[in-house]
Amino acid sequence: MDKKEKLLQAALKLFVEFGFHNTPTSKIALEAGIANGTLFYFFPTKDDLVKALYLDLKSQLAAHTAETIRDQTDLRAMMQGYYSATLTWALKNRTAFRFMQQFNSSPYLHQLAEEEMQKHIRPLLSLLEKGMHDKIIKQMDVDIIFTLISGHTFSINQYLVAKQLTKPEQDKVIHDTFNLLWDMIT
Amino acid sequence: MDKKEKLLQAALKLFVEFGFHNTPTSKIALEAGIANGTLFYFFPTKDDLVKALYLDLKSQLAAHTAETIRDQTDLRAMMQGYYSATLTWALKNRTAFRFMQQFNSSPYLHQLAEEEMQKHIRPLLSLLEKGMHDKIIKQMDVDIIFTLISGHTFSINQYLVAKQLTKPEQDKVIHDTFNLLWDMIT
DNA sequence: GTCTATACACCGATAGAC
DNA sequence: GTCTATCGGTGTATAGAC
Repeated sequence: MDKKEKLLQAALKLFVEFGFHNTPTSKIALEAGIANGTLFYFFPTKDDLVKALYLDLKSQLAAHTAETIRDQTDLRAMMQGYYSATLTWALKNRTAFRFMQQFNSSPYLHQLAEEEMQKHIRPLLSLLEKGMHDKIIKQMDVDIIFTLISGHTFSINQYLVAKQLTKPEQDKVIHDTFNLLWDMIT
Repeated sequence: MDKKEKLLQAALKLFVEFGFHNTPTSKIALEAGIANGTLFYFFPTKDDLVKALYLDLKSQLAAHTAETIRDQTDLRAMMQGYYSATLTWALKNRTAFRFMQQFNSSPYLHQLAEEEMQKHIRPLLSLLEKGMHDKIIKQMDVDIIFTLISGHTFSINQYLVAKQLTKPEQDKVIHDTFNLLWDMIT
């Protein structure tokens, strides 16, 4: 693993534990086993590091969901793939998901270009539009449907993280709550 | 308005714009029209100010929802009251709601006593348990139902804030999405 | 590319007068 | 209670050697 990767990993761990602030760059470098000044060779400012980390994790998640639904053609199966892929990724990468939440509701978010924000949600939006056109999904503003799905996913993740469930129990929750969601939007 | 109130208000405004960090106490005092040192007379530390602000806003919201559903007896009407009261409060107090989101997904949250966290959600939880006992609400873990309601409310707020809707349009969205929610949990 | 050493600005908190 | 003045600690970022 190269030093850049090490820095991102160290930053993630510390940011989630202490917050963006209360995490000096010196601690990040220390945790990564890298000299203080070297951090600024890879990331010109601390803000750049924070944003790079966010974008990196977002790409990882997107890659994982895309991979999961690759072979699906049916809309319901695709949506379910999206849903469970997101949740299993979130469970496997809890600190990553927590960091993304934290970032999402911070003023940092507005520092990112609109384009970079849209890039990863575009596929899901297209899926919804198609489903609506085919009269499978309720005829509502597609943004409402989208926001409902996000909120649902987000909150079930909170639940799964809070409870200590076995893998089969987790799968059952994911399965059952997807049905609730699907019934709501169709 | 007393100085303490002025400080809370100034802090709210600046925290939402710049984040907890990137908002020095000096700026807060300046915005409140109060001397730097005086801030520490009211709040021993900056953290105390942050936490006090959160608790204060949470109480305001709770008071508003409680007031709204006071005369309701029917479960559905009470739930709808809760839902729309929360959303209208959030729309009227956007910065307040944004701050609470920010706080909720920050490490600060863990510094608050469990008791203080539970205090305001207890009434809603009781309502749900009663509804489940009366077989109105689906027989699931009550925490799932609760988290679903929170997530739903949260995400519809995001939607309402993002879109620029007229009051009647807002009311329609709130009405329609409550029906979706209610159908999902009953 | 990576390190050490350090500049220097900034901020939370205190002291003490009124 | 409120102000002014200030200190000590800390953190981002740079300089410069290797």
